Amino acid sequence: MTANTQQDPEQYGSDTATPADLPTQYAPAEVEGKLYERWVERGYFEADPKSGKPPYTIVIPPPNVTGSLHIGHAFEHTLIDALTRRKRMQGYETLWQPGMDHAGIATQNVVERELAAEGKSRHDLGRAAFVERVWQWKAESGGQIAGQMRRLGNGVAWGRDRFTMDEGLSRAVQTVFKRMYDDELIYRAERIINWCPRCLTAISDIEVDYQDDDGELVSIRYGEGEESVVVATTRAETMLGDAAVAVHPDDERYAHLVGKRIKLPLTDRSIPVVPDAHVDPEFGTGAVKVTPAHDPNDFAIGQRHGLEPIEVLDERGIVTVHGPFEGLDRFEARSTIVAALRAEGRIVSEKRPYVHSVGHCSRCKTTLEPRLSMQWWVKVAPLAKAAGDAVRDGKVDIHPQELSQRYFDWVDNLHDWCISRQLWWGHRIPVWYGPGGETVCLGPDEQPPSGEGWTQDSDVLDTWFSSGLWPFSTLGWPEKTEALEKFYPNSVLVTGYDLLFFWVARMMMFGVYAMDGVPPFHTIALHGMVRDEHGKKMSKSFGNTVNPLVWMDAYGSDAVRLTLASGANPGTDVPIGEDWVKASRNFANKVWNATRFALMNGATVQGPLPAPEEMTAEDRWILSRLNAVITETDAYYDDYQFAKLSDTLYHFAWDEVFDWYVELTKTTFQKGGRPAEVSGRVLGEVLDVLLRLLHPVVPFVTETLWTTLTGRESVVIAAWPADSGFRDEAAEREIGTLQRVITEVRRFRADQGLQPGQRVPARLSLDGTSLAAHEDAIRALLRLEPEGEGFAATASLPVAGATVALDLSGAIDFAAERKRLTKDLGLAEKELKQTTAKLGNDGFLAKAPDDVVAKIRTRREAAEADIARITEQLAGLPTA
RNA sequence: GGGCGCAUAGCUCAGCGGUAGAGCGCUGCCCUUACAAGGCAGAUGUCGCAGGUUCGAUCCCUGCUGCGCCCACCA
Repeated sequence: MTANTQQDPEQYGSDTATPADLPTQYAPAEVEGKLYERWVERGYFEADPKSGKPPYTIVIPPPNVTGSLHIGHAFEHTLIDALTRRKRMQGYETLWQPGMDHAGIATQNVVERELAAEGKSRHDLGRAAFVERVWQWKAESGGQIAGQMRRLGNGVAWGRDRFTMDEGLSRAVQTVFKRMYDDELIYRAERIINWCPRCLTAISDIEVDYQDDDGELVSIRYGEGEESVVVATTRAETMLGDAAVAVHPDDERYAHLVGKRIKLPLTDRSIPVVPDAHVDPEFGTGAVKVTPAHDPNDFAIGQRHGLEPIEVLDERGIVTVHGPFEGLDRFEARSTIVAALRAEGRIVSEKRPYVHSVGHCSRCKTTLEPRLSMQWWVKVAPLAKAAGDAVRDGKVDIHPQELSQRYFDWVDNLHDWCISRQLWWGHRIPVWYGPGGETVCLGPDEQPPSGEGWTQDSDVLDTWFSSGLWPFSTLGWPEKTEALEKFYPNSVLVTGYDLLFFWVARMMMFGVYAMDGVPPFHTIALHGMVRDEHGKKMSKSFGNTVNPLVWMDAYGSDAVRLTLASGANPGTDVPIGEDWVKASRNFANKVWNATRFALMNGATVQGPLPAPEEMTAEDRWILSRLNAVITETDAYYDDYQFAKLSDTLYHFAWDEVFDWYVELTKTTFQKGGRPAEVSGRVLGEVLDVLLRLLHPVVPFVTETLWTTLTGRESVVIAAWPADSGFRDEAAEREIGTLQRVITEVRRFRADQGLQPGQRVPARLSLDGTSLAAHEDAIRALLRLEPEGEGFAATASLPVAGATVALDLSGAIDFAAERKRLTKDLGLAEKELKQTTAKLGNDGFLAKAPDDVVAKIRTRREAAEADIARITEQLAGLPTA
């Protein structure tokens, strides 16, 4: 067995830099930018479709070109970058596909707000000029986003950068649209849709945000005398469009009215009373006003009873009915109409506060208006079935698995998807209408029939239509490109759980449809949302949002990345605060200084690793631990446990390598000779591997240190460490004992009030403890002088078979020592009592595993020994 | 109304049948020539409440309370 952990046996170069190249503090700002540009120039991040290596593909969830990136993007990018960097090191042909999303309605709104500030509207510019203006905005925003991604260190294939509205992706959109149109999966129909009176467009069901709003429920009497009925509503203005009153078919209270017509107040119309099972007789009066043109349920009732929808509001929510209310905004109309009804004595119970959930536009928060409208739809059922089955059949894994239930609930209950938007920024619907009412759908490169009078549909597609094609459109589809062949399906999709429906489900549907049933990824890894340091949701209105650039400037990109990765437990939200970023920066600095120290002491990666027989126990111990950590790290990576892997590496590096191994080797280095050479090589090895393990998460500091340490080109293309299988349990036990001895004596010293630097004469009895070889290290770490003339032990500490006798006659505080020993005695007695009780428990002995029983036996023996020892010490202590 | 999840140290969170853990914060001592962005040592918890299973429960089961998220509906 060998302790060599190198995956590739190639020798390192000899031009190892000197520690003089490294300043005493890590200054991220000075290295990060240069390193990134170098990586890009060398083409490390580009993906070669012709490569013989196995592919590893992740497409970026394309950021919206609505401005700049927020901390949530930095989080997502950190995870993706770490995954791809590791796979690249593992020898995969990795593609992190970059790109951005035109984000139809969101971006159009941003530019419209800009125009509004100039006192203009998009109509002042006209469609072509407005779209041109949005392209300008896109260039600006896109540049900012790309800059932020570079700062963060994202290893994306810039050579393959795409945009949802670039030529190729637009062809993909048109190709899919045409194919689905021909397959009758896309159709046009008039339905009640969610209409935003501010954005002036239809939106789909999932773009509706429901909020509880304070409303008022008013009860209104329709009809006269015997033939009257009371209905309740929060939207009195819609009564102008009422087409019926509905009651439950079995409701005897209204049986006499069914089939009759009653007078609609404030109008000269009368409306029928219809029986409909949708009505809940228990709710309110059991009678419902029916407004088919302005309510989805009412529309359904209307269809069942052949009622004509009566539109009373226009696209801006203004009343269009001739009469006293014409021209009023919907909210003005509501109060005005209630007042008018009251004047006529129609309000039978005063309006009362009523909290109910109301749909708002997810983009501009305006209260939505259900509206009857002609729109384009995707027939979702067959696609959703296939998308659901892909997960059910195990072709695609959703991680964490709990979220797959949500996915199924959604794809199994989908309504058809409204894909047309009355916007200007987006992919125009490729349908043309002829002068004689003809309709043709065009594929790419097809022209509308010649002749006068052909016009293209003025609507654009929902932005999620194009992003739904992202996993293959970015690879050149519909062309049969080499990239498509190599990199589809994608290996993993990394995105937030908030996009499960908006984006993930759509990609699944389009993927299985367009790519012959092959779903777009093997694994869907869903992460949570970044929250503030108190776990609160970040929002602009709350003022707790974070610009990642600010922290990157202050603490470095690595610090931001490490903080984000450390918080990433699968599927759960990630709190982040500045103090944590600082702590990560401290870690980067610690790694920096440890490496600096190592280089100053002759740590090297030159030559083969010495044989274990030549090594000290601490050498073998740290290599044993190192290999165990490699395996642990791999397991966490494969399970997307970023917090766990970050934590593991953080503690291994800081606690074990820096605080113990480096400290223990100091004495070896001081003495020099062959043991120092061996430890220098081991330390070089440990750092080499550790830096490679850390690189995917903290790429910059590791690159600087690793290239200095090894003299090689770049850790980006270094081999990912492999567990050599080297383990040395004896060494691990030995060093564990050593640590106990040192900690115990340190505690004693601290309890005695000794200054850390104060040197104390001591006699060490280490025979038979395996610690004999560590005497020098023990003395160095504990500041113990050799026992000189007149040595008189005043304290004797037996630890793990060893005894450390100290002459504290110059410094000791006997009263404090007595107090400490008394306390220890109490603890030991308690321990003895507990363990004795446990071992006297037959049930425990019968069922507990052997190792647990053995552990408790050992504990009892230790407690007995402690009691004896402490009692003896107390007895021997001079009374002050 | 349906579904999912959470309640552990002051804060943010791991752990999940066998003496409670981390980071930050806190206390004390130290500029011990890699690092004060550091070192060493230390304190802090009825593991939400009530039952149950078990030799043993923070961990499993049931109920309760509080909180969060998703979906649907709300005249």
